Amino acid sequence: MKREVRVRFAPSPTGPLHIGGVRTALYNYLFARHHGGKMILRIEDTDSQRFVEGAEAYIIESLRWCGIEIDEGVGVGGPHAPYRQSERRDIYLKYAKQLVDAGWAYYAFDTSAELEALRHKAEERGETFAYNYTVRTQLPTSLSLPKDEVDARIARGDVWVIRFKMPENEIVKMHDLIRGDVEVNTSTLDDKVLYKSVDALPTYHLANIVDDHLMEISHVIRGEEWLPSLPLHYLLYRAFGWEESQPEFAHLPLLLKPTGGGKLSKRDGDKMGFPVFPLYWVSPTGETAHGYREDGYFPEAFINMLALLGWNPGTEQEIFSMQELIDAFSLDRVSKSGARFQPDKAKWFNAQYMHHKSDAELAALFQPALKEHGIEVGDEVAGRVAGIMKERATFISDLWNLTSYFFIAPIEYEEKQLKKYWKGENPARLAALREVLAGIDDFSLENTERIVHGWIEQHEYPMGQIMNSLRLALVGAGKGPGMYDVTSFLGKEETLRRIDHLLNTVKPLE
RNA sequence: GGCCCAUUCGUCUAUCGGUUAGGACGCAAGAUUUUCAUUCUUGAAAGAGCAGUUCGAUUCUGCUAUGGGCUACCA
Repeated sequence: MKREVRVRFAPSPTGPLHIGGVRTALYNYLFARHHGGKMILRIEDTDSQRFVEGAEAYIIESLRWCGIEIDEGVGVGGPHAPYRQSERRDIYLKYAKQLVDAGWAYYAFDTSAELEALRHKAEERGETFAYNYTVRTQLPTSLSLPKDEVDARIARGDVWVIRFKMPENEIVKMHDLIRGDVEVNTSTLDDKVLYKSVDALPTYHLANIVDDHLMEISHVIRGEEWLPSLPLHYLLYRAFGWEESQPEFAHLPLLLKPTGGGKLSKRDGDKMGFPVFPLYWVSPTGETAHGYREDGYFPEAFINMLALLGWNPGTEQEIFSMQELIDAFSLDRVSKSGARFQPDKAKWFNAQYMHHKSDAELAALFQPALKEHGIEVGDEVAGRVAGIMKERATFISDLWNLTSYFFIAPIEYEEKQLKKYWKGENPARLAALREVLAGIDDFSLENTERIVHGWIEQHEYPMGQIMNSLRLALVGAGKGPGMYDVTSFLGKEETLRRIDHLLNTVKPLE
């Protein structure tokens, strides 16, 4: 029997979600949708020390912007609510005790300061301290202390933790959907803390396994940094007797820095001039970081780029809508090695999406920039202009520089264009062209082109010289689309006015 | 240090023992063009090294090297 696919994205609200986290969420989402399953958002806020105000809201907004929909979880609710671990704290102690009773875990009374000292001493001897089978009976634990002593310590409120009693010298055989079979000897592992009395909260490992079980998670898709703790998680499922319903695991390769070594970290963005976050972020202490959204990326482009970083469809298709990604996605086409994040490719994807936007879509996105420059036009006009120039733009914010001359007549003329074309016969010929244009009634692109080209050919004028002096008059610079795009947009009156302005205000060179 | 994972053009990647090792980004050249772009064409560019298995290894195995992750009462 195939069980229902239920996956979760389980971030910790310790700061803004970075793009590695977004990709993990995306792959979970694609997998869930591909299999007609559920996508769950669980907030793992079991570290009270590192909690950051606003991080959770940021995560939710990021997913929303990306088009990653949550079926169940924080913000939407569901049958396993609450989905915030801090609100589930009452659940975990019971399970931790269950493990102690079953002999899979024990109380430990040493303080973190004492452990720090032990670690230090071991280091001085050139050894590494590990809290495992070799030391647990020598330290103050429920394994070394008499039962009444243990009870007394707990009763009087001593600080304690519950640690997992890692078996000695056992091979744990695991399976990963991306990496295949992995084996580890438990003697190399240590006794992880599962629960701490100080804040009455579980650690990641316990909370994670308990919640995944309770929430009936079928597949755990997470970053590769979790692979080392997979044996612990396997053992926990065994200790609880939940092996039958244990989820399958898939560990995603990490996202690496564009240059140098290491995995992509939260500080890389502003240092290297590209965002590592989906959205603009302001920390409670006032630090800010760039975001893809505010930097002008389309969510579809951002998602498309991210999807292909570590996964490929096995075909040469590169542009994917979310639905196409859902249809094509499979875990066995996720690569095993880390992917270096490349800012240039992100830009390329954005340009591709820009080129495929309809005039209506562009109009809506372009209007704010127009208003900012005091241009009040209808969507039809805004869309038409944007549509003419979109091929040259990567971002919506490029559009204004590319199109301003449609709306504002040039006052000054670009030096280079002036020197090159505002000389010799050109001014006189532009004056002649003005009269030709003045005689045209139908100022449509096609008709104007037909008549003007006819006139140029008839007189055997050099096309480049004529057209560029016209460009100088209408655009003021050596840029822009075909001249008839400009004339038909401006209309006869404005076209003539701009020609007159050049003729009347700028003396020909030479 | 220990444990684990990985290793194809600069980057992202295809190849599921036999290929002129393919595509994309970026880069270069050329073409197109009324400008700037776009677009098109072409080019340079890769199997970490060494053994082994095999008729034959980029592909399988081992070792080495390199990269990365983990090694917290953080996730």
